[in-house]
Amino acid sequence: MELGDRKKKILQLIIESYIETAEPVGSRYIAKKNDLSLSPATIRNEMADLEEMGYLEQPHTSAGRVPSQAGYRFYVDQLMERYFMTMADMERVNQALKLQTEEIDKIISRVCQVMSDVTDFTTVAVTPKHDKSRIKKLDLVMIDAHSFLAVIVTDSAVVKNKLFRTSGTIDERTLKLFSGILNQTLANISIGSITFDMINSLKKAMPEYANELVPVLNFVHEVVTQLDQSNLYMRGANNILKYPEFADLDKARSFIEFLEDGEAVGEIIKSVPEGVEQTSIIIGSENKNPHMQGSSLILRTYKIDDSAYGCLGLIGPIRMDYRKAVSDIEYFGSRLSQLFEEIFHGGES
Amino acid sequence: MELGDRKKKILQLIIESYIETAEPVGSRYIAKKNDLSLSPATIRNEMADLEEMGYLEQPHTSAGRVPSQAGYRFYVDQLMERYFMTMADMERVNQALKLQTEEIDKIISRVCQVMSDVTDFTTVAVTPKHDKSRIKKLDLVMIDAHSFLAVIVTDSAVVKNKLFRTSGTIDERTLKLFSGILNQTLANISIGSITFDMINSLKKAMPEYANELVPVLNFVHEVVTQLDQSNLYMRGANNILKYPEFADLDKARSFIEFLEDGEAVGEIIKSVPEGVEQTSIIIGSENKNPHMQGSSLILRTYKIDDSAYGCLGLIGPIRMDYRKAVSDIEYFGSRLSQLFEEIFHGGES
DNA sequence: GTTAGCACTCAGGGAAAGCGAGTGCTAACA
DNA sequence: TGTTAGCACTCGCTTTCCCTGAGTGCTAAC
Repeated sequence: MELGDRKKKILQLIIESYIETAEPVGSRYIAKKNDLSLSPATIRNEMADLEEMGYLEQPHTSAGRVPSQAGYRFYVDQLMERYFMTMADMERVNQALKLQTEEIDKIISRVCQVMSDVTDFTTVAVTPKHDKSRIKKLDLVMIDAHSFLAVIVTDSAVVKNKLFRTSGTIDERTLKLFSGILNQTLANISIGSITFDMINSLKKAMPEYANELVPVLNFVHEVVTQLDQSNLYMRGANNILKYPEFADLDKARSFIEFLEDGEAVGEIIKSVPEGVEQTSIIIGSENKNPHMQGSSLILRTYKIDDSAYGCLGLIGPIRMDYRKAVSDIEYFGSRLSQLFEEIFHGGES
Repeated sequence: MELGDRKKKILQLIIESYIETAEPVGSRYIAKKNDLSLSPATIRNEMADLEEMGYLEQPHTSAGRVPSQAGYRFYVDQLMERYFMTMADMERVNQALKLQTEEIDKIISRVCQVMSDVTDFTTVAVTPKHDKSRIKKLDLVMIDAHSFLAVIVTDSAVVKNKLFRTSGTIDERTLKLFSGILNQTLANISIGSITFDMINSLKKAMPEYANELVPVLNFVHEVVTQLDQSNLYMRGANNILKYPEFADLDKARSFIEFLEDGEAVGEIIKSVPEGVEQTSIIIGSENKNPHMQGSSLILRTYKIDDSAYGCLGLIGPIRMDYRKAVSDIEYFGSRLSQLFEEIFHGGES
C-alpha cells in the first residue's frame, strides 16, 4: 500500500513531535498544532491506518501513538528534511577546531569532545588504519654513547619513535650502517604487507649485532602492528542520561559500561564501508550488537588521505533528532576532511 | 570528651556496616551481629552519646544511625584497619600491567582502566609535569629534499617530534648547522626555565634562515609548554551509578559531566603535595570544589623519577569502603613506581 | 552501669479512588 | 465517499489513606 501525501505529512508530524517531547502523540494535538484543516477524528482514522501499516505503535489503548522502528526508518529515508546549522553553532565549531597540533589522534579526540558538547549526544570517533601507508624513512639518532632513538616516518606523515639504551657503547657509524640496512628492506612497502617473517629473517641476517638490532626490530614490529589498528575515542557518555529512555539506572549503567569498552564499539564502527565519505543511520535493532539495540547510531566517514579513512559517530536514543544529528555530523565530517586536506596538502607548514 | 574503647568499637561497627549496606544501622543489629555482650538498650545509649559528639546522625527519628562526615574522618584517621588485597586480585593487577610499551601516557591510561575494573570506583590519573627535566638532544632528521623531522629528547626520556615541509629544498648540512645552534642554546636547561623570550631572540638571531627555523622554534615552544603540563585520564565513570547515593539521575549526570571535564578534576588533584609518595583522603565537603562535596576522593602520588611525580585517584560516594580503597590505591601506586623504576633505571632495554 | 518494657514516631508500601488524555465506533453531514 | 461531531470506554498516573514495622527515647527495675 502506497502512502498518500496526507499520511506522509501526518506521520512526519507525529515523529517530529515525538522526537521533541518523548510523549505519545494524540490526534487532537496534531489537529490543533498544525493547520491541516482536519478534525481529530480524521487524523485518528489516518493514524489507525499508519498503525496497521506498521509505522506507528500504541503503548496502550488510551495513549497516543508512538513511531515504530519502521516508522523512523521511513522517516529518515523519505520524510526527513534538511536541517541547517545555525551560523552561531558553526562558528562555535570552527573556533573549537582551531588547534595548534597536527597530531591526528589529538585532533580526533578534540573533535570528539567538541561534537559531544555541540550535539548533546555521546560521540565516538576512530582514527584511520594506516595499513596502506608505507614506511618512508627509518632513522636511528644517536643520543649519547649509551642510547639512541629509533624513528619511523610513514608517507601518511605518522611518526613513531622509541628510545633504546645499549649494553655497550655505540657510535654514529654503526647506527648509520643499521639504518641503511633497515631502510633498504622496509622502506616503501605498505605497512600491511610487512610480515612477522620478514622481520624475523632480518633478525637472523645479522647475528653479530643481535643485541642492539633485535630490540629495534621488535619496535618496528610493534609500530607496524599499531599502525594496522585504529584508535577509538569516546566522549559525553553522560549525555545519554539526558534522555528519559535511559531513566532506568541499571540500563544506563550497563550501556555506559559497554560504551567505555572500546573494543566492542570499534567492532560496530568497522562495519561501515571505507573509502567513501558518507553517512549511515542505524536504528535500534538494526544494530547487530544487542547492547546497541535500544539506541541509534549515526556514522560518518572522513578522509585523511586517499588511503586512510576514519569515522565519526553519534549515539543517542532511537527517538533521536535524526535531522539535526545528520546535519551536525556531516558538518563535522566535512570540516575534518578539510582540516586534514590543509594539513597534509596545504603547502609548507 | 575522649572516646572510650567501647564507643570506638561501636562507631567502627556502625560505619563498616553502613559502608556495606548503605542502610541506617540500628542498635539491635549491632547488638546481634557482634558479640559485644551488650543489649540493644546499652548500644542505644552509646549511640546517643556518639550522635551528641557529632560522629553519627539520624536521617529521621525512627531510623537507625548513619555516620556523619566527622564520623568518617575519625574512622579513617583512627579506627580503620589495614585491608589486605587478595593474591588473586594482585595477580590480576600484575597481569594487566604487563605492557609492551614504555610510553608514560599509555601506561598511566592503562593503569587507570585496570584500577577502575578492579576497584569498581571511578578512577583518575595525572601524568607528571616535566618542568624540571631538561632537553637532552634536539635533532633534525632529513626525510627528503622537501621535508625534515624535528626530534626533542629530554633526560626524563620523553620524546617529541614533528614533521616539517620546507618551501625550498633543504640539505643535510644546513640541518646540521641548525641543530648545532639549537642544541647549544636549549640543551641541558630545565624545561621550566626556557622562556618565550629566549626562543624569540633565537628567531631574531638568524634572519636568513627564518623561513625554516621559525616553525621549528615554534615547535620547541609548543613542546616546552606541553611538557610543563600534565595529562589527565579518567575511567569507569559509570561506576558511580552503582551507588545508591547517585540514584538521582540529574545528580549523577551532572557529576559525570563534571568528571569528564578534565580541567576541573586536574585542578583538584594539583592540590596534592608533590615529592612524597603518600595517600590523601578527602571526604565530602572537605573537597573545595562544590561538585565533589557529595563524594570522597582518595589520592596517591607515584614517582617516575626524582623530578617527576604523578598522581592516582579514586572517586566514590562518601560512604565508600575506605579500607579497601586505600590499600588498593597504595598497591597500584607502588606497582607503578616500581614499573617506572624498572623502565628508567633497569639497565638496557 | 545495664537491661527489660513500653509508648511513640515516621518512612515506605499497597490498595482504592478519581482524573484526564486519548481512543474507536457510530451516525450524521457535505 | 470522505469528513466530522458525539459519546462511551479504556487505562495509566496521581493522590489519598491506612497499615506495618523498624527503630527510638524514656522509665523503672536489676
